[in-house]
Amino acid sequence: METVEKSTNGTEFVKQFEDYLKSCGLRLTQKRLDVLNQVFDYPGHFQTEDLLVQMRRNGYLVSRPTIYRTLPLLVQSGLLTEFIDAQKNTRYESIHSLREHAHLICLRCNQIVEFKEPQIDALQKAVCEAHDFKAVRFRNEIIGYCAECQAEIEPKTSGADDETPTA
Amino acid sequence: METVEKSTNGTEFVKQFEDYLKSCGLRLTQKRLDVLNQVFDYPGHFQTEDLLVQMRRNGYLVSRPTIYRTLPLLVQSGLLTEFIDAQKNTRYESIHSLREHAHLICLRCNQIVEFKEPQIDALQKAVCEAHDFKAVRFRNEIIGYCAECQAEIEPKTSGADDETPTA
DNA sequence: TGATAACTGAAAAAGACTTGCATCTTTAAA
DNA sequence: TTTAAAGATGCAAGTCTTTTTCAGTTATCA
Repeated sequence: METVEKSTNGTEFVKQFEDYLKSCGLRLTQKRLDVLNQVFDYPGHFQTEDLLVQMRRNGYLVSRPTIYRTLPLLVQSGLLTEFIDAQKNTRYESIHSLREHAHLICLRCNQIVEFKEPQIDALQKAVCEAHDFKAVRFRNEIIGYCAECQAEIEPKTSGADDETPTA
Repeated sequence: METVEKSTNGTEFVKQFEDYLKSCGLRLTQKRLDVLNQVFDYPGHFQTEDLLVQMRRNGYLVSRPTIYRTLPLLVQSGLLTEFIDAQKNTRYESIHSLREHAHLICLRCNQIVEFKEPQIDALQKAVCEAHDFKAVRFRNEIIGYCAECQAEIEPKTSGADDETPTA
């Protein structure tokens, strides 16, 4: 039995998670709390495996399947954001960082830069309304090369590298 | 040796693909042409496996690895668009349908609706410029429930209800 | 023509999840 | 408080998509 000291205990997040679980007839177990905890403790984006490593390092005993089973619950409960990176890996990020934002993902150094563009959010919402579509989440990613990497691959050959989709 | 009659032969697309390949020191082989051909022949979105099936059915002998190796080349050459659906499957679509568009993906019926929002495109480009980021492709997906499915799950509880379109 | 760089497919491997199942826990009823 | 039922968990095994290895084939060019 871990004694969880820092983290989310007693916060609105726990409440939100519990409410969601209850509404599904599921229970708020210690393991699930541990995962919630460590998710919010994680600095920035993470992949499932990253979280597993961090949890092991911090002394939590949670199996891989349990983490894999819990993260989607957190996503559904609205506490976690999920997105897919350029390598098709699922990445997560707890909502306490930013409510809605998108990502610039560098194909070369894998750096992920966040950006927020309220106008895009607004337009996406408008699209949903126009289609009578009820959004659960948005994916807005731009994949390409960051400034540094562009510089390093500068001496490119012919026009083949000028990819930027044209409007 | 197949006699390819309909398709892309001799079109600008072949030219574009060839140019790209050349710029990388690669060759425009018959297999690659076959793939290009069938990609443009495919109605709508497809997954790698779908294309393989279609090609086999149409009498093309191309191995899975070759298809897996060729599709990214087509994406890089700008002839194919790649995106990830709600189940994390990679889907493709040849550019002859729409230059730039995004997707509304229904979690329940898996229906994919396309939409085009030039303003979003413009904003994304602006973001790229602001970050000195060179985009290769954009992902713009809204995941949720289409109008029909919303109606069918109407008796909403606490939003917790139905989920996971069983794989 | 021959050397070199590419290409291809079969088989095996890798990687990221998922599932079956037996074993614990929790919940709520008796 | 005892228990049955519903859930939760971990291990091991399985799936599934995609990639790599490698040996044989083909195209290109000096």
